[in-house]
Amino acid sequence: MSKLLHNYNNAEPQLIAVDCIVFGVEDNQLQLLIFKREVEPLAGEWSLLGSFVKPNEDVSAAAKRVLEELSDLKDIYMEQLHCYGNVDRDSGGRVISIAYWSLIRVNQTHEEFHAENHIAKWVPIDQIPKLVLDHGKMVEDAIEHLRERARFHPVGFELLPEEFTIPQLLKVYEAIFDHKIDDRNFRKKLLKSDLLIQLPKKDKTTSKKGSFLYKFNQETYERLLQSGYNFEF
Amino acid sequence: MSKLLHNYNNAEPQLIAVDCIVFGVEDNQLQLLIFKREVEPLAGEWSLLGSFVKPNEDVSAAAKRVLEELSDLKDIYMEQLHCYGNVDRDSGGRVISIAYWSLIRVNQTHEEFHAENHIAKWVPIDQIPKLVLDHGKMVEDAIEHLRERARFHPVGFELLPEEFTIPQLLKVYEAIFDHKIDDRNFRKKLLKSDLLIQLPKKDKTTSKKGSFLYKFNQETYERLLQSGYNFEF
DNA sequence: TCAAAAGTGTTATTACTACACCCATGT
DNA sequence: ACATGGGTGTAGTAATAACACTTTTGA
Repeated sequence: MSKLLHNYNNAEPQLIAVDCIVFGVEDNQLQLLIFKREVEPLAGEWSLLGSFVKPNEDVSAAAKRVLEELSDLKDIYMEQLHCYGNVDRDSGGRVISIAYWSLIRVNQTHEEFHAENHIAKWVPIDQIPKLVLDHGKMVEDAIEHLRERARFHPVGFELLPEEFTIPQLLKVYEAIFDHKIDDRNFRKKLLKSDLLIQLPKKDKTTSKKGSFLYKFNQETYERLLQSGYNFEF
Repeated sequence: MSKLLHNYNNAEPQLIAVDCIVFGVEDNQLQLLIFKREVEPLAGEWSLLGSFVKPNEDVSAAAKRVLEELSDLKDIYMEQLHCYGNVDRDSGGRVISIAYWSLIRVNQTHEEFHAENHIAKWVPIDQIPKLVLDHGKMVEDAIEHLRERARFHPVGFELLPEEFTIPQLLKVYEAIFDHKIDDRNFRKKLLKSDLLIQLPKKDKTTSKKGSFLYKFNQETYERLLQSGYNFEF
């Protein structure tokens, strides 16, 4: 039915790809997952991981497929970033790319990432090498978007295991916003917000005293969403 | 070069469209520009205005083309909203659509909108009729995005002529956020922010006393952007 | 006992909310 | 003179920012 609405007669089909920007936190730093082809051609070139969208596949499903082929992680936080559609963005021909970004809990399981014919590597976001095509621009946009989003949405929690300590969370937010955060004010605001549920156990891996484990309070969050809670610290 | 990176062999081209969500403020209400086909088939169905993306055309250029074909407005505020890519979103076949949203200064010139074979019409956003395909969902998303964006970016000014009064601006923000705003607090915050430059003249079209005309201070805005100025009222 | 990380309170400043009356002018 | 919309100030409350010491415990 929409053929005439859109004037199908003049339409020419084009190649559509997805590219995934994957963030994680390791060594108290915000890191990006990048890939280097091991085999010719393009051996040695760094890029994001992507794929063409199949004719019978939702665009978002293509992005999920790329991530799932990468590791066996489930329930990955993933969002569409932007459609990159300049004619000359891909030197190999006209390819429109829909970029997705995701957050991965690196510390939790420390799984291996394996992409066929690619070496996967985490790099701190201030040490990203030159990437192919417009992937550098995509990453730049994704970082900006992540920071913007983190101001009003609890993305910090997506980068940590389900049970985490306040010092861990603090370091995640320091990594995202790239500045030191006053830890007394951080605690005060968080604890007052009722966004954390304290668990009756401690994590002693990073200190002798040990620090309390918490989990995220989804109900409180949904309440705060309405009122525009500010996650900046 | 990217042919092998992306594995071009398995790739099949697909149809790509753009659809435009156009907002304006009229009668102190946030309004949406929608279109009804006058001729068969699909006569009487309301929709957004869209077009297919040409092979030698940037996606953003396609969106601009759609807007420019609509009226002779220049320098329209336009942003990409989202890529809608579900397989079955278009009942006429697989079409991936990139939605763009824009803000138009309606009051200023009150120009006519003319789309070939379509009747253009402004409708208040709480009275939008059923739209074809997933256009209703696009509009929903665009409204949410506009409100989100308006909290930290001066989108209110995009909906008014270059010279405007504080009462006008207040009404625009009331329309966007859909609630009454205290006018003393609104003025106080705006005037303190240095975002407005007062002009040595008054607009007397709406009152006998007349109210001062202002223009937007771009320099102040760019300074405030860094520090995360909050445009909520 | 000491090193290393966890945890705790107060004060000053700034932003936000609520609220009611006078002003200027054209008719 | 009066009706209409434009303009102004204050006080209470809430959020934010700056800042230094004590606690716990494994080695």
